[in-house]
Amino acid sequence: MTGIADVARVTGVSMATVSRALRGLPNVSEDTRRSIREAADRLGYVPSSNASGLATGRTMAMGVVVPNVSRWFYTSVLEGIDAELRPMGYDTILFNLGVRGEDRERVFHRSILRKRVDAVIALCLDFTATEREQLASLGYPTVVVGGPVRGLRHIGVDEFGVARAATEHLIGLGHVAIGHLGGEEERGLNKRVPQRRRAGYARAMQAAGLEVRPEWTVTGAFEITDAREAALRMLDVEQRPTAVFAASDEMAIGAMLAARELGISVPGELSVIGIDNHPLADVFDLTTLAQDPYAQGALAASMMLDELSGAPARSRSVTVRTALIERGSTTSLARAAG
Amino acid sequence: MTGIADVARVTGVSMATVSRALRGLPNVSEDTRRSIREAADRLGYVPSSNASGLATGRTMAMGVVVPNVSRWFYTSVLEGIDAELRPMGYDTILFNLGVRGEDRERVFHRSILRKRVDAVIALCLDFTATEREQLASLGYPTVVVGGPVRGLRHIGVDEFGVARAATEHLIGLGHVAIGHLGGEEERGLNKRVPQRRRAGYARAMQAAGLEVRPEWTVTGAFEITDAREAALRMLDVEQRPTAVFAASDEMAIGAMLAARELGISVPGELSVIGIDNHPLADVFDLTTLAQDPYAQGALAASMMLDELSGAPARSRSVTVRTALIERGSTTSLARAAG
DNA sequence: TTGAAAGCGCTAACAT
DNA sequence: ATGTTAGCGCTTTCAA
Repeated sequence: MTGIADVARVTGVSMATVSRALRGLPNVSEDTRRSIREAADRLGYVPSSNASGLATGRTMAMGVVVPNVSRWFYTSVLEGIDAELRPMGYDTILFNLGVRGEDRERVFHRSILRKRVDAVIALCLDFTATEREQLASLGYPTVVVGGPVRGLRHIGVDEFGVARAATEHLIGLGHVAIGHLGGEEERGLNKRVPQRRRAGYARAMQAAGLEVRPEWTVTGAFEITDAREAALRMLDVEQRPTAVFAASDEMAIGAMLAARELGISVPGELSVIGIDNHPLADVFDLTTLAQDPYAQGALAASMMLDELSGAPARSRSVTVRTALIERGSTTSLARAAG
Repeated sequence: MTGIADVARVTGVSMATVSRALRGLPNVSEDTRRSIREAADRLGYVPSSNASGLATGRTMAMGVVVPNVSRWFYTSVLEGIDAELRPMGYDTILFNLGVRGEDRERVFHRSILRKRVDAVIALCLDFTATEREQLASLGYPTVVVGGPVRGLRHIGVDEFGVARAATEHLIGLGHVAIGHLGGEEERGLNKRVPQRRRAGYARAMQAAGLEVRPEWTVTGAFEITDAREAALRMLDVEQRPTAVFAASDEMAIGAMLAARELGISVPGELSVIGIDNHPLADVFDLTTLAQDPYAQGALAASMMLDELSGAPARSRSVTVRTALIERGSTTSLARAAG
């Protein structure tokens, strides 16, 4: 394994000069730099990140904690983070908590806390008080993407507002019998996301003087398959809603599949609206409130990088915009009836 | 930042003993160990992975190179890898090549090759000769998951065989007009996967004396949305096939969506078979040849771990099994016609 | 512009 | 069972 000393020996300069030359620092003559670069290439020298990390105190790695990597939202944020990080020479260390969070304790103690990363970005997680303390005491810049978390700043949409807007869109179309397909409050995940969305729905209904019927407010996981089953329960009854607001596009698509199976036409007999603008929303002609998780991830990453390079930490959370995209899955009650 | 020296001082023992105690090595009395553990906890001591990595020569990190994290196959493999690694104290460093592979060069030079990882698992990648040399010269154990790659062992299904089996299933049902929705040969990715699957299809057709019509062999990306468009092209014609073999379930679902849009009933007028057993295959009642990417990832990870712990490197590739899962998207031509 | 040398925080012989 | 000490490979003063 060729090290910096080998390059130095071959080039006939000191290790210090090699180090400077290779990192593009000033005060190295162009000639020296060139010959050092060439020798390094020829010898196949690659610096050890452990050694430089130990010397500088920087790991050049970002810890990203994700509940899983099967939902579109998480993977999109992840790609946004990685894309922002890579050009800066930062690596992404993925901490997957696992479906049931089995690995959570392990992730925290053995890994994140091993000074392996310079900063931590967490996706839709809720932290325990202890976990927050540990993060804080290690001095890691930390930010959460997707959903407000107490004690930590976050980047995300206005969960309440977006849900309210979605519901109001249906109300604006004349619907009065509106159901809500809500996300599950998973253990360890940020419960406030499904909660705030449900609350936004309820507020919109209430503000319009509409009845929130318990049997029309069902809960499923945030995925297509589970949402489909939940929707089957909601829709396969005598009195069903004429419109459904789903807490995510994946859930909305699950609802559309359920409707199709039950012979309920969308939007003829049922309007469906979601949140996200998932790639499949277009294929399914789904009306939705679009958000951009890739951009949220990129923003989170650049915030962390800024702070690592000495910028003052801005403790404020960032609320990103959403936009209504009207497609064919919603229609006015009048038109549907007619 | 409290270090091992602080713990040693507080406990009144040497750094070596602290190191031993905390890593669970033998030759430390239970009393000492207990008091050391306690002091470490109290002081909030966390070891520096850089320092220990530098001292041991082990990074306790696995590099995982992925084309992207938006396809089910990749994320499933990733979860399998991570699940296997985590209990062993290994972290997963994610190298996302980016949609168009923009970051490929950067990943190779700046990151993987920085001795940041102990081994490398690559997903469905093709390596250039130079890249292989670099990996080899650094002495990283390496394995590819998903698709044969020249010069490296791999873990994956028999691409040719599984495609042939899928096609033969359709033939066995009496179909003669069988189309193939093939995967795209993306730059930098393992082209042999789509190629071998196409070849398996062609062989099955040929062996049965059936005609492979060029206009029935279309190519799309491995995703639902693109596959849907490709399928629209294939199916929206006068003479269309009565069955389609898609190179993945995501593509098969794209085909089913396209069929639905064109008013072609599945399986009444069109049988569809895929490969994968994607979670949505069940929802869409899709016949498929199941594979288990999670297990493939776990296997890859444990192979790497074994070799890192001194086991002899087994250079042989591993072919994993697939299983036909018959669902409602395929039916015999006779029944469909009748 | 370049070099010498002292760490960074830990592990692993080797002693005791 | 525990302590001493010499690195691991780099960066970074401080000198020259």
